[in-house]
Amino acid sequence: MAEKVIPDIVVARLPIYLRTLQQLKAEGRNITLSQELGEMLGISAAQIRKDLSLFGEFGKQGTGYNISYLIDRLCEILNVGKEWEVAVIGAGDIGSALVSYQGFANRGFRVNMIFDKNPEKIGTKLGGFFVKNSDDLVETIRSSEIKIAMLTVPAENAQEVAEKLVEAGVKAILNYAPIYLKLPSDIRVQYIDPSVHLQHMTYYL
Amino acid sequence: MAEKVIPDIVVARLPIYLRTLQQLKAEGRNITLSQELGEMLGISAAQIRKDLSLFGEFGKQGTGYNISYLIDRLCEILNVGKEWEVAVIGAGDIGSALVSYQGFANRGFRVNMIFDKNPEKIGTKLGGFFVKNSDDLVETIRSSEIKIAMLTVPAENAQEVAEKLVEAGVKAILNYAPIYLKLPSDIRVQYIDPSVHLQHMTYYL
DNA sequence: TAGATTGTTAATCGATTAACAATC
DNA sequence: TAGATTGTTAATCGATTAACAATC
Repeated sequence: MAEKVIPDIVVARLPIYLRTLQQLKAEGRNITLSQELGEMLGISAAQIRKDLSLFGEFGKQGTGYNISYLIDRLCEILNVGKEWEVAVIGAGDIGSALVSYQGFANRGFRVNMIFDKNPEKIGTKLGGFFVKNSDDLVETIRSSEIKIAMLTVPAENAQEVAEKLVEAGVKAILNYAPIYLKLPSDIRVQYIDPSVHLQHMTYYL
Repeated sequence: MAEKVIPDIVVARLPIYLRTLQQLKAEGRNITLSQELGEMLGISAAQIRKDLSLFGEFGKQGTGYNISYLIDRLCEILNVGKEWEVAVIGAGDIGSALVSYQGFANRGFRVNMIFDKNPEKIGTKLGGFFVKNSDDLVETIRSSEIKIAMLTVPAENAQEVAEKLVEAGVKAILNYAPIYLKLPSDIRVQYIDPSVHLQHMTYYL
């Protein structure tokens, strides 16, 4: 049987659904409706039902969706049942914020180490971790379980460091450097560039 | 004559084109081709030409695009010819990183003030700014030129603070709080949630 | 059963691509 | 002029929506 291919744009919405369901659960709720979720997210109820139906039948006609059950299913689908260990590359302001960031708790991630190439930063303590030497990046990450990295080095070095991450076995990179990374097609990359997001909005102002 | 409506997904790509052109310019280049841009960005040349053609004829057949000229046109289109003053709300780790962030330079933005509600933080200095009291947010921003804010408060307070920003005349919000904001339809919002971006990738791992 | 909401179909809507005429 | 690349068209591809049958 051919595996159903899920559009990437649907995959992109699942974490939003999950986050919202966890929020409802934290409020003590047990059941929600596609309509309620839609209103909480500015998305049509039809789209939410269609997205979820690509993965299975998670709701009950006439009743809605059991929140805890749907959370469990989405965690399975997104592979966040366990916690992924994550490396931060670059111990600047963004890197520092990420090692201390509380928002990874219960979302499937835990920062595990941080690297920098600046000798003045190597060995200093940041958010509970000693900053490691970038020269040891490949070796250290390769001998760890880490498959995910967050890249916060300057744009000039980002491509080079990204290639070292791939060499070390990293499969997913959250890239804060303002540059497109050319990497093998099996490596996933997501981009965060505040200026790009802001310029997207100033178009309309 | 009816104004042509530009798809939002096209608008989203323009800042990426602009960033890449500025990179080429910094390397001393004068001319580029849709094909080259496409290769630098993992986007088809046809799409780049089509996107740009929605706004005018910026290239020259047989030659390509003049980089400086195209940069100027994109800055005009995206309204980043002048520098926008931006407020940061929340003086936690992310807010701190944003006030010191070097990546706004030459991209059309300058952080101008930062707010927090914690009395221990109010009045302390952060990245060259004294942290202001959130209680004064509406008044202070309303009497400024600020139309853009970056929101880095906890999810529980984000909706409430966002409404105060709207009251103060803010028209665009870059939201780092992990929650969807329900705001009037003329207010633009962009979302940055590292956990969401990471979960988007773990689906494929 | 009656009422309600999901799951799913088919139609609509929108975005991307390939191909080539226009033109520098 | 010959060669090259843009701008643009039309076809293809993909995503969203409305509507309703299925079913709890």
